[in-house]
Amino acid sequence: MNLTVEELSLWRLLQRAQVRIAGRLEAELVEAHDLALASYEVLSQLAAAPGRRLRMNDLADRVLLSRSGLTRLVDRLQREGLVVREACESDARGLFAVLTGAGLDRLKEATPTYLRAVRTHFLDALDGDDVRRCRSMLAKLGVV
Amino acid sequence: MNLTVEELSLWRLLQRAQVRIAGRLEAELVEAHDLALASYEVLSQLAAAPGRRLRMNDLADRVLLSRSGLTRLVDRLQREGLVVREACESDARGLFAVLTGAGLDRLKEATPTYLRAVRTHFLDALDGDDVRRCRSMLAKLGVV
DNA sequence: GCACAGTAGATGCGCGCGCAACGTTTTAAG
DNA sequence: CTTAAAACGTTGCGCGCGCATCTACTGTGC
Repeated sequence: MNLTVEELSLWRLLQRAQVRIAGRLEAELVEAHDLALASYEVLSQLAAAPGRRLRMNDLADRVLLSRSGLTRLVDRLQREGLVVREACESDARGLFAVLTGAGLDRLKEATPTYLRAVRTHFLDALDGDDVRRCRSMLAKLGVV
Repeated sequence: MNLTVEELSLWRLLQRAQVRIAGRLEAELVEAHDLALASYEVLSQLAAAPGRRLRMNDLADRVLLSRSGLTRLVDRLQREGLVVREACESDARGLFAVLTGAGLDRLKEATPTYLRAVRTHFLDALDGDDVRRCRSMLAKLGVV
């Protein structure tokens, strides 16, 4: 089966959209809260996790970062007091990244900005049907 | 208007899909042709442009890179002989990035890999309706 | 009990990128 | 013509990331 030009350009357009939206989210978060998008994602994932903690490994997967990348990012967040590392009792190799009170505060501060930006730059352009269709496409793509 | 959890997670899923697909394209291009995705995009854009040349500025926009980022990328491609810089007669500030014969060869070599990867990791999962719907969504998002 | 592969996370290293600043050229205003 | 402002591309700089490697620990098989 051959690719039409339509189909081919679709991937580039998607990439373009993703980069543009991510750039805007990042810009607004940095501007308003001096918080990088990746940092926001970490705080957000931790806040949603039971015990506000996640193994470094799990966390890395969720925020689309390599293990080493996450190590440094958590270093930085820990330096800012937003996160701490705690040993894992059941596995002495493992560490939890744990959200601190300050981290939760910072997250709560930034969340309205994040939500507004996602709405403004992404969801507002779509109707309910688009959202459903998009979800189904993402499911087909295996991102679950 | 409030965001449902469904809607909220949509953006993260989209990001996930984009990162995953781009990663696979890049991996296959590097593996088979020692060519980074960004480099492929540059060669591809140049090949499609009239005279196989594009102003640095235009090119930067098309490949989603900052001006300085493109400067370095073109440096590398030029070092490899895939691209050359040529002065712009009508505007002495401007430079063209021009695809060389070797660059075109390299592009032709890599293109089947690229197309196959885009098909395998993206388009194969979608039907014609998805493609149309996706295009319409991207249009709504203003990526045109 | 002891080796041995596998896993978790940290670290050395290099690379690609963006930002801010710069020199050059063009354009606009007076 | 003169001067100011904007545009084009490059460069210095620092940062965040991934890969490969390392150490420490786990668990499997004998």
